[in-house]
Amino acid sequence: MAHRILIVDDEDDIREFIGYNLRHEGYDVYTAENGAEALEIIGSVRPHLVLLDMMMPIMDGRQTCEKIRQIPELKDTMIVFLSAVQEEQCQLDSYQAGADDYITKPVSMRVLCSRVNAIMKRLKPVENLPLNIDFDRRVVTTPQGDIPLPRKEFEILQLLLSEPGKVFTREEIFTQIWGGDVVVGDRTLDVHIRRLRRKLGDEAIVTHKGIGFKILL
Amino acid sequence: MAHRILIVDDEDDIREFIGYNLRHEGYDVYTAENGAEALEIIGSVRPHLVLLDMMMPIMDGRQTCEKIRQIPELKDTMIVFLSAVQEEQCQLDSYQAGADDYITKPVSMRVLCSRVNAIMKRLKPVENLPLNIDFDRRVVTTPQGDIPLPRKEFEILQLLLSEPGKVFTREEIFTQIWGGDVVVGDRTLDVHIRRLRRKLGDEAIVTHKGIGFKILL
DNA sequence: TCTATTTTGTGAACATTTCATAAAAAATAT
DNA sequence: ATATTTTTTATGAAATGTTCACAAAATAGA
Repeated sequence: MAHRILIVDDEDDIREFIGYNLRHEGYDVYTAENGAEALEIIGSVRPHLVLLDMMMPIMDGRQTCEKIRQIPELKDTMIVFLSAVQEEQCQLDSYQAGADDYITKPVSMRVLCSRVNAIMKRLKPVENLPLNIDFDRRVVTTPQGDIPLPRKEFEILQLLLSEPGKVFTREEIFTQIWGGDVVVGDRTLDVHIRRLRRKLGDEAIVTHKGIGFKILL
Repeated sequence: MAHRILIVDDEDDIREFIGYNLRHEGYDVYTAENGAEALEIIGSVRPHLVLLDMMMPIMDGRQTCEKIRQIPELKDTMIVFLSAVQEEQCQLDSYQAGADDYITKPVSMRVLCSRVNAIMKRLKPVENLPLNIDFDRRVVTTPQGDIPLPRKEFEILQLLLSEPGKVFTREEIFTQIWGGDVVVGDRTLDVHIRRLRRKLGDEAIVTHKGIGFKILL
């Protein structure tokens, strides 16, 4: 799943142009015409990055930024200003208001994209399932907290989670986890599934009789 | 404990001036005259941010950046270019080389500081770790006093600490510390971990059976 | 519908792998 | 030469992985 970007600018052309290019880079792009509209949709969109034009009617970039920064759930949202104003004071004010970056116009699209990419690469990959695997820390992250898993359980969950919703046949699981040559009893998998369910909740993994298992979407 | 910044610039005045101001902002500042020197000390300093001048003798900013990016333990290090070159291509190349930001000179000190602060506020706070490492003196500082660490122990701790919370596989540790070709017994690592635990307390390092170890966040 | 058959769920026992630890030997540094 | 550091080895402990026996549930066949 892609990172979400909200472009806030009162000029249609610019929104479209930047939007087109950022979509091309693989982002989910949302747009707003002004600060007020941005604040309306930002709660539901929950963008990872907001590209905020400085000069806007009704509510300017700085005010919008301050409003966004007052929303605790959005504290990790990156806010980048786009501004034609080179003045030092304007930049300082923007950072004061909680900006993460300040880009002076005019700027080439390629540079803008590079910059956005540079910011995005530092963000955590997007999560959407209630269940998520942290490969580095080797734990499953859930709303309730982190659960460490032994190797086999981790591998099985990792497989199921590689395509959430897809039913993996028992055979598929055996060859993927144990390898084609290793032979283990046919109840072994059930025991591992059982232990996973103990830790993740019974609903997390669904059985398809005669076929295999899948992780709930 | 403060975030560490490494300033790399061949002009003494600039290093001093920027360094003075960033220290004033509360950072631990280290300096290097050129890319080669930067690469020498970067392993022991392990800065959170590198301010890299573009134009330098011997090794320019871009080359230095690429070298740094080849060091796995430093992948979370932010690299910011300082350059008098406004050319688009130069910026794009820098991002290509792994830069996180590109600041064109001249830039006012206050803007530079704001920008550095904006970057730093997104990093994990450093003071959360129960351990404080003095990379220069190769000791662990605790309320009870300093604990010097022998080379192997220090290197292992340094690796684990490069990404606190991440589980490093035994293999990963072996290749990083001993190198891919050296072969040592499989209990050796455990002994070093044991000695580290003796010195740092048992809770500091967590075992993931079948996988490896991680340092507690 | 009722029963037979297949498939899955489950806990406990068992087997295996992996790790912790001390002690001692080997290698390095001082 | 002596102290320090690193590696090896042996052993017990613990976590993990597997099997098994049987229960429960779903499916198929009459």
